[in-house]
Amino acid sequence: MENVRELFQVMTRRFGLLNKNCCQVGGSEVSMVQSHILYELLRKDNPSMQQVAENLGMDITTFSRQIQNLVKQGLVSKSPLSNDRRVYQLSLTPQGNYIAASIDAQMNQYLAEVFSNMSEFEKEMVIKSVKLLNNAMSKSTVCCKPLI
Amino acid sequence: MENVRELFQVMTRRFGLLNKNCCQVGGSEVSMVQSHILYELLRKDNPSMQQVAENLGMDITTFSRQIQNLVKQGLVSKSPLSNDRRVYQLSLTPQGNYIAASIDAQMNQYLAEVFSNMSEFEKEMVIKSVKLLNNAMSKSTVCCKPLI
DNA sequence: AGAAAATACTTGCATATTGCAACTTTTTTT
DNA sequence: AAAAAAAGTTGCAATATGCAAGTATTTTCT
Repeated sequence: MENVRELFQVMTRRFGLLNKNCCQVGGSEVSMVQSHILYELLRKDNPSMQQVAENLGMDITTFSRQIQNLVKQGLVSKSPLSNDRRVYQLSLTPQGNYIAASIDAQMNQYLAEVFSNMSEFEKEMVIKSVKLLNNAMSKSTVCCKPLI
Repeated sequence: MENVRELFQVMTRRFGLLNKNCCQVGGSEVSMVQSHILYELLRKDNPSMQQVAENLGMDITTFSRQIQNLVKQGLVSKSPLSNDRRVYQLSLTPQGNYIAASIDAQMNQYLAEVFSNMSEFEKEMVIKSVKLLNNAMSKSTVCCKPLI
């Protein structure tokens, strides 16, 4: 059998590079980590700090500081939950939303370009495979905790 | 159509977490970046600094320092090329080789566990898809330079 | 009700990582 | 023989990281 790890290692590295490309929108310069955070906030509805940090597999203290920066940059807003004032709800500001959406659009465009190098059939297969893989990894006992 | 980026983002994140798990072998603690470097050295035959740095998409100065650490830790050896003494050939020491091979084995074991959650047919499809994807990304004009 | 424990998040601190600019050394070009 | 190029290395300043210990709030336990 072929070396499976090799395949995945290369793929992951490539995808990492792809992601790196996406991190400058207009004037703003966004780090890779910040881009991941914005991505989460774009999809989740007013999550707490812990929820997002856990989803990203980040240490909560590092995350806390990253959020402080994003708030300072005017991309994220943080407001205490009225029920439980220990918890902060995170959301994107309009500017943060614009940037996150731009990055998302750019990534999708890049992916479309990648897929343009395959047939429609292959594309369907690849997408199906990634879904399968995500599903299988989520079931794994050994890997990928903290779970997404 | 489903959100393709979402799928890839999640997959990449999970694979990143998977990789993180692999970075302690026996007593030695190896960082993620170091593990990527060891991986390259395990496969390539006496590459130069630039070659590896480029393959990994790393800045050469950062790479230089990472190699210094690995040499200090006794995992990598660095010897000037006789033809051209500007160039250094990199290779794994026996201990470095042991660690790189251990990480590789562990990763392959993790992957096997992930694949155990699918049918043989699905597994074949997924592997084929990753190959396709790597191939398509290598053809892309927009992404993934420095090329691997 | 009131003390103790738990939870959510933040800060101190020490360490590691990063990348640009400028450097050394060696080789190639002119 | 001088100039340019190439391969690596350092200075430095900015940033990221994670553990331990902190604050503030809520829950649990008598």
